Amino acid sequence: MTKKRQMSGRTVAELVTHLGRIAHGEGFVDDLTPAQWSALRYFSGANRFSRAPSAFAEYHGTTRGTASQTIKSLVSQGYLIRRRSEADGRSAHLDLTDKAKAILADDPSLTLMQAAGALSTAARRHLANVLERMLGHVALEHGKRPFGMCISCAHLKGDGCCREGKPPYECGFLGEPLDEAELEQLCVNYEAGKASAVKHAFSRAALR
Amino acid sequence: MTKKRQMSGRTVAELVTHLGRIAHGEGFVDDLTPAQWSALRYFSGANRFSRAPSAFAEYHGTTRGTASQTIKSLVSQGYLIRRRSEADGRSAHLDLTDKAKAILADDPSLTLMQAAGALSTAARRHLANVLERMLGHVALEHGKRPFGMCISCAHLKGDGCCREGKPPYECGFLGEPLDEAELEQLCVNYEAGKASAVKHAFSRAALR
DNA sequence: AAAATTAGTATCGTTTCGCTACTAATCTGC
DNA sequence: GCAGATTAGTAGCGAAACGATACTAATTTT
Repeated sequence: MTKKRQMSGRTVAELVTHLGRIAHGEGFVDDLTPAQWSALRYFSGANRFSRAPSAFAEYHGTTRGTASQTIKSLVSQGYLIRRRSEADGRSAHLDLTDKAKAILADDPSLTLMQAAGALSTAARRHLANVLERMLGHVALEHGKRPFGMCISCAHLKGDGCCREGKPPYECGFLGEPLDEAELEQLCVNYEAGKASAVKHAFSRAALR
Repeated sequence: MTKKRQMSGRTVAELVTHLGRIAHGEGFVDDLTPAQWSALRYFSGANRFSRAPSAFAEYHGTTRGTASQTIKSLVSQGYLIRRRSEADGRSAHLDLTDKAKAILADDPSLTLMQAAGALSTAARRHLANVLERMLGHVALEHGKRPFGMCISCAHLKGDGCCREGKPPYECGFLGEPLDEAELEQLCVNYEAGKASAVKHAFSRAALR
């Protein structure tokens, strides 16, 4: 019984790593290395609180030094623009240039996105949900932050309704207003929440 | 519409690569490098037709040269045993030593397996199924073989019933008999089978 | 104001890995 | 059969990735 569970857990784990590796494998496209592609992808999807070198380092599972190196090369190649943080003089913000946005259309991991896109909407949502839970489990075990979207974050406040002087959404952790487009960006400060919403989406997908 | 589909496909793709990287990240355990752990895992799960350097190279998304190097180090450390193939003088077979089997209990990607194991049986099976489909899609796109288990392979013949002189299962591609334990091992020659067969095999395996 | 913490960078040495070249065994076509 | 092509595996080189350490500068703590 336990053995069987172990067994198919192993199968799933192998599928995940294999899939990740294969999709990531064809890396050296358009003169960018796999690590550089990862960084570009990260800065493309991260929200404004998370577009810093150390956040990327943590996301990418590497050291700040390595991350710094990757970022430096992207800045020198004109894919990222570095900007000092006004709030904290130590921090730096990285933003994508138009050149970067253009080249992301050739992202080598596009086939993986397409493979996911080929699934039914329900299956895809279910999949995202399950993977998110697994990520939470693994991140917790490794003492890392899971990185998730505001849309399913415990810190999210607000209901999208505009009241006078109030933003439609807000991050309860940072006390910062959020607009709708930001809800689906990655954040370092993500904390798993909304168990009910999760379960709801989950059971719905399972019926498919 | 299409944009939204793209969007959440991207989310899923990112989850997969992130999960793979995080779990794989904590790699340098017990004096083995991440690549060596991968190899060990591969040779632990691959069937006897697939335990060759080139098969591992393809699975691991790398070149034969690199794979050869990784394997060499494992052999010299006493984790793998090299054996010449009698059928094909060019080929080599690698088998795990007891030392390797013992160390696999410390597999750094164990947390990922546990995260998968924490799911419900139905969710896990569904997940494996979906990931398998995605892998097929990606592998096809990249011109690589998807590597799967006999249990859901189009080449599998037989129904598990022992008739006189006939093995319970057989690989229709290689014309080789298969025993039950081999049905859940990885094979290079895997080819996606009919969806109905997949479902059947899966539900049967679940009962085991 | 001193000490501790944090963000980021620089540098070094190891490891990984793609690439090319090579050997040896097997397969193909004439 | 036999010459040429193909395939399995290895060797070695150079580039890239990355962990580790050490460092600067800004911020927070006490």
